[in-house]
Amino acid sequence: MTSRELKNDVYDAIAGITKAFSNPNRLEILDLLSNGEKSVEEVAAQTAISFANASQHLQVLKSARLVRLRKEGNKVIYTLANPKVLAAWQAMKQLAEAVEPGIGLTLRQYRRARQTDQSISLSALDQTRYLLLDVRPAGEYDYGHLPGALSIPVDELELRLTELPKGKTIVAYCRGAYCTMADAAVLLLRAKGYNAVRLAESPVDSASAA
Amino acid sequence: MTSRELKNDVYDAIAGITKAFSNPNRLEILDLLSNGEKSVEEVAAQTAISFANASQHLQVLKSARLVRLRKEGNKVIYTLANPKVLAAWQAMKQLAEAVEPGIGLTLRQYRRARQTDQSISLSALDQTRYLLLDVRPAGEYDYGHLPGALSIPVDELELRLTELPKGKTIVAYCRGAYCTMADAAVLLLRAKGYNAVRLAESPVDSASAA
DNA sequence: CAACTATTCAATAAAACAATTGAATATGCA
DNA sequence: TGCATATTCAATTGTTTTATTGAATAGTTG
Repeated sequence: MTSRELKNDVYDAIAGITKAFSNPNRLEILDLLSNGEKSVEEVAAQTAISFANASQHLQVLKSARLVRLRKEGNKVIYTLANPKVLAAWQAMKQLAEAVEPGIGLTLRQYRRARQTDQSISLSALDQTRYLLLDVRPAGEYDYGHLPGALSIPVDELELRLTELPKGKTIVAYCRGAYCTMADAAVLLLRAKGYNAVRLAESPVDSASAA
Repeated sequence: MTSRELKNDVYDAIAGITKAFSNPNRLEILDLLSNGEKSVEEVAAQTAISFANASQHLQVLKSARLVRLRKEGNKVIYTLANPKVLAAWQAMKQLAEAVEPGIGLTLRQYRRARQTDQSISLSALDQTRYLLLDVRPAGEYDYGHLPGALSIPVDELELRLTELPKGKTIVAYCRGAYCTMADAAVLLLRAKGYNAVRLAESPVDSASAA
């Protein structure tokens, strides 16, 4: 094997992996799976991707070995295959936000319009004054959550308000900066008379050790 | 803007960046630029990419804002735009090597065939017994090199053997694991009667702080 | 200003990718 | 066994990406 053949082989192989990251739908799927394993149906339901197309994208991720699958009954459950997938995906997000300021602008604009742009950092959280609330689906909370967080999925929030202490500010978090469940939760809570803000971080941020 | 519109905008924008990583030629260009700025001509010469095609790929990288350009005379010099580019690219390489064992196998096979698979780590380097040799082009050495390294580009090595101390083992390094200049140097040095091995690391490894 | 060098641009053709549709398969349950 | 559910497969179409070629442009040098 010549030096050129070596390089071609190696860069082709790496591009085989990076190509799996080159589609916006697959990136959204990676963000979903970062929060917990999901069936094809769940992936399709939580994104704007059709069922068959979601299956195709998951297969692309699978042949790049970024995800693994497990059969459970007649369902197929997909999981991230390796913590390095998360690490690489986060590095890409950080790079993208650094070189493309439009991303941050879009996010801020969305939140300013809803007055959910205020957020509080985990390090500033004082348990006596704040309640940390995980508004993701229960399965994602079970898969991994921030210490001390209470789980009430945003869909159930209105019916379960009694579980919240009246005196504290509610600090809601969800799947991360591109997820709007915490925004929805904050808006609902404020409409019901609570003080509520978003959390600056998300559980995925802390799960990225290689 | 709806939640779905927000997500579409954000993931589309990120995919705009990740797409720039999805071509093997561009990955090789990123590895080249990680070692120092280069003109289009240099990029084309050091890869198997035609001149016009190299220019096109550099423009793709530029519109993704991964590289910057500077005009110097009638040359156009390209540089990595941001240290996060390096960080993301390294995360991708690490991921690819983790999920695709064929990459490591190919590299080991190439080096075993040449008996250059032996390498020594920077931390094990003792100055009294080893000489650290940077065999990359001089411009790349100037751009950044490991402390204490001597610069002799592999092309000039045969003519400059007198600069090497006879008693020490020569530890050669180049652009990284996918670069074969250090292998070539080790082979040449051994043929000339020196003890020589590759260094396990490369300068790029240490330059990846965000 | 003419010749030269370095680069970009534009047009093309082949290949790869993406989303849709409907059929096929596999598993579970009545 | 038959029906329902969950998923994959296969075929199709439109779009995007890629490498090649040759022309056009910009800066340099004599």
